[in-house]
Amino acid sequence: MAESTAAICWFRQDLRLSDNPAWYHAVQTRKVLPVYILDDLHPGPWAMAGASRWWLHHSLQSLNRALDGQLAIFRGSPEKILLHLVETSGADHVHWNRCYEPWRIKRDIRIKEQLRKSGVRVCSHNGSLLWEPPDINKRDGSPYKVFTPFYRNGCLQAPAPRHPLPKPTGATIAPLPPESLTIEDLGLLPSVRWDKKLDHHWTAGEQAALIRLETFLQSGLDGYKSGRDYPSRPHVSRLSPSLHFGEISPHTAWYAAEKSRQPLEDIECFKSELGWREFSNYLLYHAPHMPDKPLQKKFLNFTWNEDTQNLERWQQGLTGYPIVDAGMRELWQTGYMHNRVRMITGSFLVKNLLIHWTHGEKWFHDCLADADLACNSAGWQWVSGCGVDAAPYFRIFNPVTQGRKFDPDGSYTRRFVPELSKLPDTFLFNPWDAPPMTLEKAGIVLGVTYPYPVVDIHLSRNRALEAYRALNSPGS
DNA sequence: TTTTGAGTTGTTCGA
DNA sequence: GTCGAACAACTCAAA
Repeated sequence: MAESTAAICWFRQDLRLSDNPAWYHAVQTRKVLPVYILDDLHPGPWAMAGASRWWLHHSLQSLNRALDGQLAIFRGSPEKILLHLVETSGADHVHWNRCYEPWRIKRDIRIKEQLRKSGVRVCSHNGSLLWEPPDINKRDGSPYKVFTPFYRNGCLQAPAPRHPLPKPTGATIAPLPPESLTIEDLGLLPSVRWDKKLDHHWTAGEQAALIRLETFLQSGLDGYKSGRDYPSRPHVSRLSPSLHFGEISPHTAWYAAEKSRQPLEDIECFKSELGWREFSNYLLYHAPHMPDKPLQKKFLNFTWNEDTQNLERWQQGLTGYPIVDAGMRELWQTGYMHNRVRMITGSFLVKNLLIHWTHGEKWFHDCLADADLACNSAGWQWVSGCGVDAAPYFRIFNPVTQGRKFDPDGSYTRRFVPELSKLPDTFLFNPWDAPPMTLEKAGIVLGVTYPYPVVDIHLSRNRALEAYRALNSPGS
């Protein structure tokens, strides 16, 4: 190892040391300066928000500990900071793992060019997708638009994802630059400490992610295929925030599931969910406007309801539909929402309230610890029916039916809507139908302790069907 | 080029 | 209570 040469490893959405191609290659031949730069010069609706910033704060702390406190921290323009660090450290290589959000792609191309001009070799790696978007195309070279062929014919027929790389041992870490900030300096935690509640639900960082994966493989994966639909059952991996921040790679999860001794159908189902993450990133790569514009043009003509009062009730979990309110409160309290309930609450906002899907997308983005531009926008386009491979317009979730079906003993709903906890199962999802005596016994006064429904479920369903139907017959 | 089969996650109604 | 059909038509993917 040449004494005088150094490499910079620029950590971004890959806050881990295991199976981290950039880190793995950076430490091979040189002493390495590990760097994180908070680039919040990109305001606008998709700037990193509350719960994500909380997660990032703790994840950086974890990474810094794993690096014996040697992680250099900066805030500002990565371009300027990296050029400065190259100069002061004498680094002749910069390594990073690729990101796929449109603004990051543009930025990274620019930075790569700048660094090259300064005589630095830039090595970018694939750290966060099983298959990178340009690698998956139809025979005619154009991108897929439907999940099933994308996954089956595109991904599964392509070369298999790489096996996870080991965590390198014996890395030589360059001294911490004196101008490095502390993680606290980044100001990721809110001044009003609402974030304390998240501590009860999550541990950020690589170690915690690996433990969560292991727990899932041992006690959640068996029965995943059917159990993943029930929000009170432990059959989801809860890896989404860790995958977003790269505390764990999808490769690690993929091969660990494959090696587990659990039923094949559950393993395949879990892998295909990782496939959906790939598909979302793929769609965003090919349609950079996906977060803001419907993929189906005809939806530009759709008339949405600009009802801010109902939007606020939805956000606060006060719609009067218990399963919807449970989901929205889970989101607010824990920075997470179970996948089944994301669909129910999403369908309710878009179809029953006829509120523009971007309002829901924005709220989720602000509240989710796993807020991911690709996954979030693809999900909202799917539930709204305006994506390319989307739910049919007549698929409108009934919050009463969904609650009874997927929270049959009501434990999820009672946990997050405790004011209904004494209501018997029969009326838990439709308290307005309960006899006065039943309500009284349960200590509920509708309109006082729990709201009446904000809309009638059948009327609003028919209104949505009509509005969506009209899109298909523009003449009428 | 044409044809054919298929497409994450639902609800309601009527037999 | 259970089951199948209707809810629409379109676009995509692949042969």
